Amino acid sequence: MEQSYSWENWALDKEMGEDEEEFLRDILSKPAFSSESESQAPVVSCSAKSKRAPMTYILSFDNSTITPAPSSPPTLEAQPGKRAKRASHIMAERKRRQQLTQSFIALSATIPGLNKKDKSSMLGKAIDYVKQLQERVTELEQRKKRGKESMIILKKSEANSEDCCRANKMLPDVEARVTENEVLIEIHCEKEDGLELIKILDHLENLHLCVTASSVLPFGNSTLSITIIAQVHIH
Amino acid sequence: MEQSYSWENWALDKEMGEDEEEFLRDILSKPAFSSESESQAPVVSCSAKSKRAPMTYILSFDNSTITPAPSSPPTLEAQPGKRAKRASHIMAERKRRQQLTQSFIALSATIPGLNKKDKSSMLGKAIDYVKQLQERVTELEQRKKRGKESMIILKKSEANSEDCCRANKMLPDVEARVTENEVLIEIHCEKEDGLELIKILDHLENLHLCVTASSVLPFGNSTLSITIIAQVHIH
DNA sequence: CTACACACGTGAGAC
DNA sequence: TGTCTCACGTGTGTA
Repeated sequence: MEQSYSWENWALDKEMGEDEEEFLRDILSKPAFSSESESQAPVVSCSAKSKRAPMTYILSFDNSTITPAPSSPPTLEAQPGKRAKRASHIMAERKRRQQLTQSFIALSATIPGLNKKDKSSMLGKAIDYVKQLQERVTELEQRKKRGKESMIILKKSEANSEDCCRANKMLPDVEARVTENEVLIEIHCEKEDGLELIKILDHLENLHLCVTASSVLPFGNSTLSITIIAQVHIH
Repeated sequence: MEQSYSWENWALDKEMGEDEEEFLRDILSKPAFSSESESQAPVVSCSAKSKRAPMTYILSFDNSTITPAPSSPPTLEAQPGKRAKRASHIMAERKRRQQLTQSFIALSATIPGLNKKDKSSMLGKAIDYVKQLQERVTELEQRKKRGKESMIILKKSEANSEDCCRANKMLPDVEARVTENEVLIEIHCEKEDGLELIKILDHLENLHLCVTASSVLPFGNSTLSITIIAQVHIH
């Protein structure tokens, strides 16, 4: 039993070729991270493009590069092309890995409730956040759509002359006041194609209303305030 | 030169202990994915908790598990506790890895413009999407805030304006809507002395509002519909 | 002590 | 051809 020690550290006292050792020196000459990057603040200070890694990395690099490398291909000497290939491959993979972790910490910076955790949990929380965010966006956009549709619905209800009380709950986009022979209509709508007044006047003509005064005022960047006064024809 | 072959496949014809070979059989007995998981639909069919992996995996598993394992600790026999530890470690790491990729494809399912790409690009696109979504949400919420502020201002003007409440024979209506730098005011009042507009403009001047458009339309015999758009001064 | 998570090096495939 | 990405097994540190 001359091999009584455990096998985990088999590579420590294993003989290796001089060129292989030199190759490992070359690889180690540019470490993935600097030596003093332990126990930094893991939360902030990173906005999508920082070069440093603020998370508390395990940094088992200085050992892992030496020990687990399968330097055991026996009697591999020479082959410098292969060696350069291997080195570039190692460096490329190292770069890819560290820019992936960089993207992860950028994600943790953009998403508010995402502090230190595993990457899988970070992704899961990010997915939940995205879903909740799109849900909120669709809800708000539907509320905005309600405003637009209320005008059309109220015009239809005017044509049917049934319910005027439906749209006066949420947003008073259309208001109408009638006297015995006149009607005052106020409309707030989004500025769309510049044909809003023509459409409205066409509707009023179908309703046998004779327009006597009108005012179209722009409000904000995309809103119109339209006021129309028309005479009611009585047969 | 009895070692003329390349060193990459050094492990293929390397002798190994019988228990080690058996250990590799045990590891291989539960592969990471089933054998027929090649060329499935990579886009959909995954919503945050699916068990199968729909991406087209490279599946270089059956070779990689055999070849790069450092089976070269020479004459490692027995030590079943160590072997079980190693197997559980391998399985745990495998599970962790595959649930991380699962989270990645779940992310690609939740984010609309995210199809096949590298993981770093996926994360970058996800971050951009999240930022754009947050921006949209804040914009829409500010819109909603504007609506509520308009109602607040309306109630305040109703409470403070004794001018319009003085002649409350029918309904002296005042409505206001504000954006970030503009205000739209609509007033319905009785036609009294022909100085209504001057009074209102004087009030607005005291409020540091710069009128940019106005419309005064007669409605009926004794009613006015006044619409005013003014710029808000921000100090 | 067990379990978990991470970074590492490495071979294989895709473009 | 070379470059890029990926899954794998492994060592190591932390809870």
